[in-house]
Amino acid sequence: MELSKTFDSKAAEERWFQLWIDRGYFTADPDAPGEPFSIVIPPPNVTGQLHLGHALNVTLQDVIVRMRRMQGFNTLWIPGTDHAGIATQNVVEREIAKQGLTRHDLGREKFVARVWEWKETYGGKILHQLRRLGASCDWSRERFTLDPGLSRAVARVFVSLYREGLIYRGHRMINWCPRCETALSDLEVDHKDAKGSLWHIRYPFVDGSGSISVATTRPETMLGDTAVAVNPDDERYRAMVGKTLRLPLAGREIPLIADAAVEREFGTGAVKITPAHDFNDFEIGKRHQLPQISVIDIHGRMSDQAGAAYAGLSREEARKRVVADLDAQGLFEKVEPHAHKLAVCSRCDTVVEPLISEQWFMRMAELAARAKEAVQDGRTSFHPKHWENTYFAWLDNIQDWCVSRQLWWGHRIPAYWCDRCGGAPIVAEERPASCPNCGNTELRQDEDVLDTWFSSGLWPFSTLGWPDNTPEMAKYYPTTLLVTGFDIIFFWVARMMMLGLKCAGDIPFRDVYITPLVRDQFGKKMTKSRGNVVDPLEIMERYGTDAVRFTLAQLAVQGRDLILSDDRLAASRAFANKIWNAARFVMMNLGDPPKIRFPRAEENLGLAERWILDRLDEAIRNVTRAIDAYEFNNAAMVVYQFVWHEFCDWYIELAKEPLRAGGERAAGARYALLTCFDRMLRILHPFMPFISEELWQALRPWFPRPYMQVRGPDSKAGDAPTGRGSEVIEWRPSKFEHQGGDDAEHLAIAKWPTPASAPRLVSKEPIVMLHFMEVTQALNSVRSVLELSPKDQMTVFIKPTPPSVWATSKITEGGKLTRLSVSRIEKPTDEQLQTVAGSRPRLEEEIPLWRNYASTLAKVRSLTQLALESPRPERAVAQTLSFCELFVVAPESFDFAKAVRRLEKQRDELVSQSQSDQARLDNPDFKLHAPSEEQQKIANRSIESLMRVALIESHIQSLGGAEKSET
RNA sequence: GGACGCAUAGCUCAGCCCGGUUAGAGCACUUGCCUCACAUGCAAGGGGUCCCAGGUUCAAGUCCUGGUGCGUCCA
Repeated sequence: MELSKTFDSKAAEERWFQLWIDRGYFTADPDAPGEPFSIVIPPPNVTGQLHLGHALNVTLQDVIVRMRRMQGFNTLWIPGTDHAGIATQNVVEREIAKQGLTRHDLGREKFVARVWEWKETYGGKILHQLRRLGASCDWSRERFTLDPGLSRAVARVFVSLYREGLIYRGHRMINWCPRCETALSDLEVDHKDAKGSLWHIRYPFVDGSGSISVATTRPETMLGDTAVAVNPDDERYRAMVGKTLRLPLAGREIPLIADAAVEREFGTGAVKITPAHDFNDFEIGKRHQLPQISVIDIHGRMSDQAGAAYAGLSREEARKRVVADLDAQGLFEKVEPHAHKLAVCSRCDTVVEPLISEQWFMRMAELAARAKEAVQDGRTSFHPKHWENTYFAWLDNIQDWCVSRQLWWGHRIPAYWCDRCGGAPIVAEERPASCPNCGNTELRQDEDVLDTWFSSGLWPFSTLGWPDNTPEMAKYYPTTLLVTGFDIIFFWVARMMMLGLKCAGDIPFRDVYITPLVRDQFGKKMTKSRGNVVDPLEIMERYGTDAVRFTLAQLAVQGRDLILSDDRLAASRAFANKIWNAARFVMMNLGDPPKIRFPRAEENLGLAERWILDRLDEAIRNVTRAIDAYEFNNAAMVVYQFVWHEFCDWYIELAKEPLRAGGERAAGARYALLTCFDRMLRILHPFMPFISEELWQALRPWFPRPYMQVRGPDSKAGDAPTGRGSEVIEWRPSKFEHQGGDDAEHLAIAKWPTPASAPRLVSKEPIVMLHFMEVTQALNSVRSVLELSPKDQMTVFIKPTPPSVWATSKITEGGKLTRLSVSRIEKPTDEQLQTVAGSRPRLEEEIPLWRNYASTLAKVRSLTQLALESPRPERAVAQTLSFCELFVVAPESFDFAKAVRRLEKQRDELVSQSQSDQARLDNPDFKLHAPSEEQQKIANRSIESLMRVALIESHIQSLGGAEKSET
């Protein structure tokens, strides 16, 4: 049995995802056992296309959901989409505009039907794209914010908040988008830097006593002015306050008032007050009981109140006309360039117009206070924690939320008006049969729909069937985790917190993980206008989905931007290839799959086998801990390091020797290879679900199965096999099969591994293993210096380093330390001895343990131990380690000058190290304050480097001699 | 205007919360290898005044203060 030479990612992706779905592995069952782990997907816009933000978000959710599922949690991950009011309506409006139609041509009913049609055809495309990413959502529970159930939740919340007085109707100033023709919440307005102008206009006093100059960025609004204001402390104007001005062009008389909100430094210090078209002026107007004159209408055109000369003009046209007319009357003073912020619609970039309008509002103060509390007392926590500041800052400065939108696509407000008696609206979940006041049956439902975020705010519980007491609500609410971007902490996270606490009676989620923002390779935000958007589907096509997922997880550093580059993706693809080939090696060496497979006891395993199994356990511990802590990058690195740099680099190489040797040692190696690979694939699975499943299935015929049905004289179903005379006839299906059973049919539901309770390497074995690795690396390094080909076998001598202490003396020139001289102390004190000898194994004990491994890995022909006092062997290049010295016999042609340069470099590094150590040790304060372990450590290290310096020094000298004798 | 974040190898970033190895990774670069899992690879290397200036400390990339530069959010 052999795997193909390369991994076909596309085939694996198609094969396994469909199978997982068909088997219902991701389908949640609230009645099943297991601690709940629930998560709701941030619902993408139904019009949306998959972008990297989604890909990252979904990958991270999938990583943790898959691990929790394997750990036996009762997992639920709900997918779905958001109806996205303005965005979707805009899409369909553009669509019908191609036929020259507007939504008004169609009428509300037909237009909404048209949007639904569009939604059924193209909407939810993004969910199919999420499937391609491998998202292990419970796809049978897909939800849409306009679904009947979710709509019922919306109506229920609206009605009950209205009855409590938390939702009210108000006549207030709101942000209005003249293009979308709807009100917007504060959050839907962006503030852009703009190069505008500051116009200075003269307003004459009615009494003919001259004029006052006002500065404005919006001259066209002067038609709606009802006052001019100055700061009460402004000496320049104090005497004039209370006088009356004649408003140019309009001819109205308006007062000059004083208000502390006026900045003296702005323009002339006198500002025109237009209470109907400016948020500040609205407030000032209220304080001074000024009339509100709306001169701009909902289409962004000048209204009749602006006067016959201007009515019907656009805001831009009106501005030009007003300035020209003022100029003609000699009232226009000057215009200067002025940088200011322009408020624009976050959807369409149109300049928003502050308008006074009748809208529905949600009272926020109380809800916000409770939402804040829940995070302060830790019922909900943010990861990384610093995002809590952002959350608090917004809640602290919260304004009431304008929830009505003048759109057609969305949840229509459940309020009904009686035009006959004109009374207060009737707010009810169902259309009332008649007006309770006058009995009129011709009730008119409010035209407006709710802000999209109103329904999104209910998402964590409306998707679970709220307001009904469903088993899902009981089992899975509050949800465990929310994974989202920081850009919607206000829009969404905070509102879910407020509404969850208010409506569902508890926090919506315990943890909020804020993902980094995906940027391009130049660190720029990906936007359509920049044209730097990377299509995840395209890179999945090129690199394989597993590689894309792994890359995203690896880059998901806490609280930072995430920069995606082709190099990273290529590295992940190489990683997939590496794993694939490691599997090929394993399979080639396992022999035929056994007919009967029962667990092998971990007895008589070799040093290397026990080492790699220990390392694997460490990796399991670390990856589990990292995912638990939402440190996805660390988790991915742990898997990567283990697979590549421990399993492949070391263990596969180590296994080759026992595999060749055969017998019990080969059996041990096969056991370790198989066991490692099985568990490795399990911890890899959350990151790379497809390749891991593919390989796990390939290796499955070798895996031991703890439960199997056997036919034997006395056996009953479920008996462990005797291994003798039994014949497997069928697997006994484990009752845990779908909840992460160890003998699961597929990796997606296999059990998450747990490390052994104790390490397998005991006593000095870990050090022996470390020494072997150091020796191997040192020999490879020498091989490179000697310019030996990888095929050449080396003749190696090994010698212990002296287990004694060395005294040092400093040689200084001009007060500056130039080098250290080392000499041996013949009678060291006990303390001195202890600093060096430690608990190091004796060379003659440890060499037999790794001789064969080293011979294979470093291509050693012969390894001979030398006595401590032996001279350097003829023509040998030395390499000094902390515990031994290695000598490799050089070929005839070798130029020893190279070896000398290398030794000198090593010596210089050690000298500089020991100098800094010495400096610390010589500092009396160090001895006084530093912890004793630290002092011991530095002392040991210092003595060790000095010892090595002395040894290297002697080699340099003798090599120098060798060079001379040869020339 | 207010607030927050960042600055470490050529590039992209870990490490900093909780001070103590010779500061790491991936990619890129140099050299040698198609060694029977893998050239999407193997082996060996080069490369860092940890932004600047002070301070605290026996000890600072890590903690504190100020500065510079970049970025983001809110008004």
